[in-house]
Amino acid sequence: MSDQKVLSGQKRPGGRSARVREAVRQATLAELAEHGYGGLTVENVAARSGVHKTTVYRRWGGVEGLIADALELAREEPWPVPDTGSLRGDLRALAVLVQSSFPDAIASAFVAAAMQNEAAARALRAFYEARHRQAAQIVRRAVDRGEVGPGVDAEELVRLAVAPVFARLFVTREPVTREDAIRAADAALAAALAGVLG
Amino acid sequence: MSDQKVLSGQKRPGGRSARVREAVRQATLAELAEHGYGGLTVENVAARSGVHKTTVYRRWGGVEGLIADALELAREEPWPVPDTGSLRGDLRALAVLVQSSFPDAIASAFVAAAMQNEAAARALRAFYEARHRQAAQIVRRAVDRGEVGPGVDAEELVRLAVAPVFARLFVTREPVTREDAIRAADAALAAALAGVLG
DNA sequence: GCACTAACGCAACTGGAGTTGCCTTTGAGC
DNA sequence: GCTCAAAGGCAACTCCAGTTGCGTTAGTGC
Repeated sequence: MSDQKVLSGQKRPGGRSARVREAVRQATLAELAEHGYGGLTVENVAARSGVHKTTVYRRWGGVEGLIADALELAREEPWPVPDTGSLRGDLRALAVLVQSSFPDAIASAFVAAAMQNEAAARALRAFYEARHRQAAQIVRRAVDRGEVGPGVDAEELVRLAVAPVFARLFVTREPVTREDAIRAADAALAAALAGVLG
Repeated sequence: MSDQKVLSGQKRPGGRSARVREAVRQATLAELAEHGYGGLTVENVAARSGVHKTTVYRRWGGVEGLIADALELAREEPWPVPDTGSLRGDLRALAVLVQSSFPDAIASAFVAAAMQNEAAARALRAFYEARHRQAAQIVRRAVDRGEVGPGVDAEELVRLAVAPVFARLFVTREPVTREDAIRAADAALAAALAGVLG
């Protein structure tokens, strides 16, 4: 069914195929932003991109593949890792970044997609792995400054700082304020200083 | 479209209507357990329950209504609030409970459903509000024992203890071990003892 | 126990997502 | 610049979720 191998191992990466892929990727993101994951259909993506729907079905295999491909695109994009000069400030900025960027329909569409199909789940996991790895430099800088001991698990601290925001946004569905995000970051820092993270 | 008012304000709660509702509720849970949210269709629920699909569409309005109704049912069910004798033990038990119960397809189906439609999201939020309120007694008991100060935000501490588990399970899609859950609980406790939660 | 109507069952219909067979275009290799 | 196969376009089809109009059943109230 799904033949996503084709997406990475193009036999003809040069001309039309590349253009088609780009058009479909952009159309997918636009559709996600407008209608969310539930409203994402191959037909709409095909119409918006100017690519025939048969082609989309053949190369992406359906909605699943579109999401996975768009996620791959998103992962490659750079993002600003906070650098405020202090660990507390960085963690707070990170948590607030997550809190404020997720009303964005695209981001939550990705999470919704991952709940429904395995390909999207794998892609999302890879996405966050990359993010966590990058965000860990916040902690490494703090270690260099002597703010925390070198034994602390950097990525774990990052996860801990943003986890409450994620849980509220996606699981318990509570509204999340900027203050909630800051408190989550502070709690994570307190736990790290208490030695819970190694 | 959706006419869920009918579900609570039955004109004929006595006989057939009640039986139909119960049959559909059970069928919905069974279908969710087997096929998850993505595989939940009105037709299958109708077939399994022995109720005609037209009836299901009219009373529940579609998949959305089925989910919301099933969630209401789940909320009413009692669950065992941990009571190990210490706050640390209770929080750990709580986090492990969440970690171990969520490979359960029904639970994650609810979360998936909430991502896609507003009715399910409202129902899920009410569900977790009830759970958090009940779990808060863990903290109140600890206050009585003098383990933490009376100023600590009880529900917030509960949320903090389970949030990393939720985030891993549903957002970043990482595998979650029992040790991860325990560490999350310990981190929340450390934050509370450090005075971050009020 | 009788009438009345809310609620359920039924079958036929609608619409759109996904599939298939065939033809046309395009770019890679020589 | 010519050839050839991979990739895209097209139209017609299937299939199934969701809808509608109408007939049937069974609680409720008297």
